[in-house]
Amino acid sequence: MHARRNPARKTASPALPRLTRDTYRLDASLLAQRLLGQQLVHLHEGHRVAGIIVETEAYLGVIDKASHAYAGRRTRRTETMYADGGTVYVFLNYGIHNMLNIVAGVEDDPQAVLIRAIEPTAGIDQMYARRPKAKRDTDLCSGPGKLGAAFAIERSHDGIDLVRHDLLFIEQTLAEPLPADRIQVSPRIGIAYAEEWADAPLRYYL
DNA sequence: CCTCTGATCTTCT
DNA sequence: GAAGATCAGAGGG
Repeated sequence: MHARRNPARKTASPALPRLTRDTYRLDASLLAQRLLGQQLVHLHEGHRVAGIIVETEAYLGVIDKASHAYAGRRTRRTETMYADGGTVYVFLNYGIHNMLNIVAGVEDDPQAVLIRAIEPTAGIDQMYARRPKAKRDTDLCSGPGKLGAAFAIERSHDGIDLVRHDLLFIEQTLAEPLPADRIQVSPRIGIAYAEEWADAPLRYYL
């Protein structure tokens, strides 16, 4: 029988603090920037899978034509966007990809941040097992669909609370928020249909 | 390097 | 019925 190890003890360093509710309740554009450089962790099937968030996009909610919650659309799919900041919003895109989002802002203000890319730090073998097409480490999580697969994110994760959940959370790896001059900004990807919102500078990356 | 296209399926109109 | 907050592979420069 394989030894039963506590995944949290696999690293030599002490456990990092998690991001707090106050941070998640920031507006999506601020949260999207604050998440850069922090570490997403998923304890899954006895393994610790983790990586540094390096690319995000903000979806501003009811005013944003690119947002699922534009004009207050509240459907079965978008319901979790109306939850409190720090809630996970997962949706299936193109019938294939599970997209990981973090709800931003307060309850009933349906903003969200899409996690678009991550730099793997732990559980690399597990990631390759779930992404057989990947040829090098940089292929593992270099896109929202890829990172969803690599981190074993499924729609069953929709609605969980990152502040309290045992297995899925974000560790605060930066003592201070990144200075603005370290963050790159561009329009969001794949939302050409969003008219005047298509060019809004709401994609952030390192 | 680039552009183009098929895959795949849930959700909402 | 149609449309996606995408990916990977093919083909051409």
